[in-house]
Amino acid sequence: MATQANLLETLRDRVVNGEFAPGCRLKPEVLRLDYGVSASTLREILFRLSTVGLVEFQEQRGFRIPPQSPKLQHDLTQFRIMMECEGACLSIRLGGLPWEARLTAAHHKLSFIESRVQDGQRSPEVLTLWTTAELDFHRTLIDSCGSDVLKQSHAVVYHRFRQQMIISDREFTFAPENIRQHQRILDAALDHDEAMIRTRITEHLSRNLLHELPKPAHTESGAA
Amino acid sequence: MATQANLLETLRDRVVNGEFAPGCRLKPEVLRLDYGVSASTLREILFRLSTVGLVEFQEQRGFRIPPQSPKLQHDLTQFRIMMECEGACLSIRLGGLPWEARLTAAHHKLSFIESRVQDGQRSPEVLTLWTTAELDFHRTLIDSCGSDVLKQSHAVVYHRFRQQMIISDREFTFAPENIRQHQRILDAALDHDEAMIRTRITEHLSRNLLHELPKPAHTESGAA
DNA sequence: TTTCGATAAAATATCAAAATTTTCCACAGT
DNA sequence: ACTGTGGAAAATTTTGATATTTTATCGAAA
Repeated sequence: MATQANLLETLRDRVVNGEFAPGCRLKPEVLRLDYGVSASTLREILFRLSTVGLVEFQEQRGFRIPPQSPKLQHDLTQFRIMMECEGACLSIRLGGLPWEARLTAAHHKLSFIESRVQDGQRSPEVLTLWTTAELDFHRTLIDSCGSDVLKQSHAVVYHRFRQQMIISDREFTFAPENIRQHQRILDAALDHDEAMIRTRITEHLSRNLLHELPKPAHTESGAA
Repeated sequence: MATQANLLETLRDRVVNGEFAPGCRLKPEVLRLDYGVSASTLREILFRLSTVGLVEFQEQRGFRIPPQSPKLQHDLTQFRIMMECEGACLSIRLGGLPWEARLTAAHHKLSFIESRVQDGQRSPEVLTLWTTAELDFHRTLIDSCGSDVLKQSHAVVYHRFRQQMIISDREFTFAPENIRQHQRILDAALDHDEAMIRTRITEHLSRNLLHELPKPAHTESGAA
């Protein structure tokens, strides 16, 4: 049994999957009972989660689940749009056939699960499967971008994003239009159409924005 | 005296500013002597630095300074280009006069210090001043983008970037063309010319790339 | 009734030492 | 000379205990 990397992942999953209420305090002395480790060990892990924003830390007053925040949701969405657009376009240029195959496979799995959800299957198990498959699809989308930094950052932001979604939307982070949108993103990828994939990724994520993004504004170059 | 947030910043600065050789081990038992705290406290701080990539952590074998890596440098640069272009354009749209004033001020300070460096003043103190002013200029550039997530991520990546630069380029992260490039970025910002500022930010950071970035490729939309 | 302050309870931060794991080196066997 | 085993030394991880700070409680004064 591993007590380090494992525990980090376990607790991270609990934290992103909304097991604790927003604003809820996370006391090492309490959590230790779930795993049979000491409070100090848990403190270390909570610190690690806090530096990536999945847990809030305040000096002398411990750790908390971040509160629900529409503004933060908006920011996270905007950032995801930026990273996934960029990452997907780079993947189109660099990924080649192997990437297209992986993306198709990821979409196939996701698609299968989404149809079950669509049919009304909303058990926690199915929802978990969906979450995993959705992450895997979006991760594959940017997987061949060639930048480890981009992929790491995306992973962090994706987790924070899902945490906020689950907080605000208890049990119902799934929207039916997702099915079609995922399909259309896949199609654009297989067509190597970068402008199109940007449009569709943006469209897919936009429903989590508070307001329209400030538009590119295409300034005519050459002012005084 | 604060021993928590302060110590984190202090150690972060040491780690970023290349005080330890790349690959160098960071033993809590040794570092504790510098600050008169216990090993556990330092361990917590090192964990925090490790989750943002400024320190490497491996299970059962402690902490190290990340090794020098041209590929990582490239990735960090690419990511900075993406974030600063996006952040600067958003700032142009949202920042207004107050932002322009702050950016002008930040550039003025930076410019003053850069001319001293240009004149041959390369004492550690001046270099530190330059580092601070350079960060401040680039931070101000994206400061009015409206997204806290973008700003936080930029801060992290900027620190990792500088760490890599200092590692690879001991004492000489300053290039004379910087002066002109910073000026041209400021000009584009004051002109509200988004296309231009993208070009100039990219140009400014490009010398740290391993190779050209894959070009936008402007796919003609509408394939089969 | 409200406000303030002292005290008690709870929680956090820090520490030093025990327990575990890895690393290193000598030495025997092939 | 090379390989593999044994065990001692070093380093990491975990723990439980102590010190400090915050929070809650209660009673007295306004």
